[in-house]
Amino acid sequence: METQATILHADLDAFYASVEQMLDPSLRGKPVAVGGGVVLAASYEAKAFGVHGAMPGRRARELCPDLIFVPGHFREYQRLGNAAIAILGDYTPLVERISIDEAFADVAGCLHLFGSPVDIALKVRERVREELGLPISIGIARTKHLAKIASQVAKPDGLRIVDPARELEFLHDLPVEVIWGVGPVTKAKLAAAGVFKVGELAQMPGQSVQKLLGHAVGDKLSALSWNRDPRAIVTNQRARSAGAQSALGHKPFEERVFRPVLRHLADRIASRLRDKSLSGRTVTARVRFADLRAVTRAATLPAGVSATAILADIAEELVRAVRREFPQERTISLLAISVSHLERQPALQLEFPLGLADEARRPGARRGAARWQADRAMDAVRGRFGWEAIGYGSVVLESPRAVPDAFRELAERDL
DNA sequence: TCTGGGGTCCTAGGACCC
DNA sequence: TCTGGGGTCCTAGGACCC
Repeated sequence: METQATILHADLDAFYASVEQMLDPSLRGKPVAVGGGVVLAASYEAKAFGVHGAMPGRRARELCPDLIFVPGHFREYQRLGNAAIAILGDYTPLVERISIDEAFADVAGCLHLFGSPVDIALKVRERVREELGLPISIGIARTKHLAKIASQVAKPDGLRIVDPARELEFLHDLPVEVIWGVGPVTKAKLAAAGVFKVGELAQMPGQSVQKLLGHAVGDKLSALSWNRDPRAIVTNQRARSAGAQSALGHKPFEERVFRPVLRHLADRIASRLRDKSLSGRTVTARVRFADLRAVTRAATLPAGVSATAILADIAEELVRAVRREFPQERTISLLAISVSHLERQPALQLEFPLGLADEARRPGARRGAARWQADRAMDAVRGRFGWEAIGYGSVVLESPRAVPDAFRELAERDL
């Protein structure tokens, strides 16, 4: 018996920009960009001029002089994204959300209740349009990967089903970059080998594909063409790491610059971890120099950390090591901290082993338990009065942040 | 005035153990 | 004393995604 096409991939179109056009009718049909210094999202009208996310605002204005910048309604994005995914959830419990505006759903178990997958997709599209005022595209296929490709093909504001008997036919003339995991670098490698379409890729011997792209991408491609693509929906993914970063423009690579920034980043990450009773054993610091080359340094500890001060100390030590290693680098453009190897935090932590070399233990440093309790007290104040109500004195940043905090929060994955 | 911020996964090499 | 192989953990860099 042939497997049916029951996997849906639903994807809100140009999500942030569409929300802005929904909220303010005078923006409809016009090129709109959310952001200012940098474009966070662009409407289809703006995309037609070549404007896209992560583009400097100045460049966007050059490409599209009539571009309308709006600051963004980030709380609305969260609410409307949740609402759209909830509509999918009205039809099946098997929903796998992969970002604020995108989710897979398997409707195999509810066809007797709601009709065919196409019936369900039509209903979802209609309801998202009626109830939320937003366009959403849906792809339907036998596997997640194919459904995802189908929704991309369906955009904007469309529906596309891939007949299981005609999958290769569907893929044949599509450009290779529709494949999940094929980005600019892989696309260029394939182009150099004379491969531009999925059909051409399918004709390449498996060995040459692996040699060119490595095992992971090679396996993915052969799974796709041999119809062994996984289709299981995973409803509750836990994050494997938590991080934060800050672009600095151009700043001297000096202690007085990086110390307060690292404390701020550590504060953000550690409070998120504590909120979920998590800690992490591996701390990674990343330093990007003026020319955008970046180096990372990591330390894995015998026990997890979730205290702000300890995380900040470790990150500082790693960044100092980078500075010692690259004495000729005088300017940095970005700092980042990431914590991985996440584990459940014991209810009461008596002491935090620092784990890094003894140099991390400065004379007079407070014990881990004391730091952790101070953090918990601060978390409680923030819970009542807001995040900005209290903080480490040294954490106050003099430079305005490039991106609103509300946007950063949107991007955070549930831990 | 060269590019945001939050993530995932893969690869390759080295240390270390059995 | 020399040699080999496999497994695991860790680090650094990089591609990719939204």
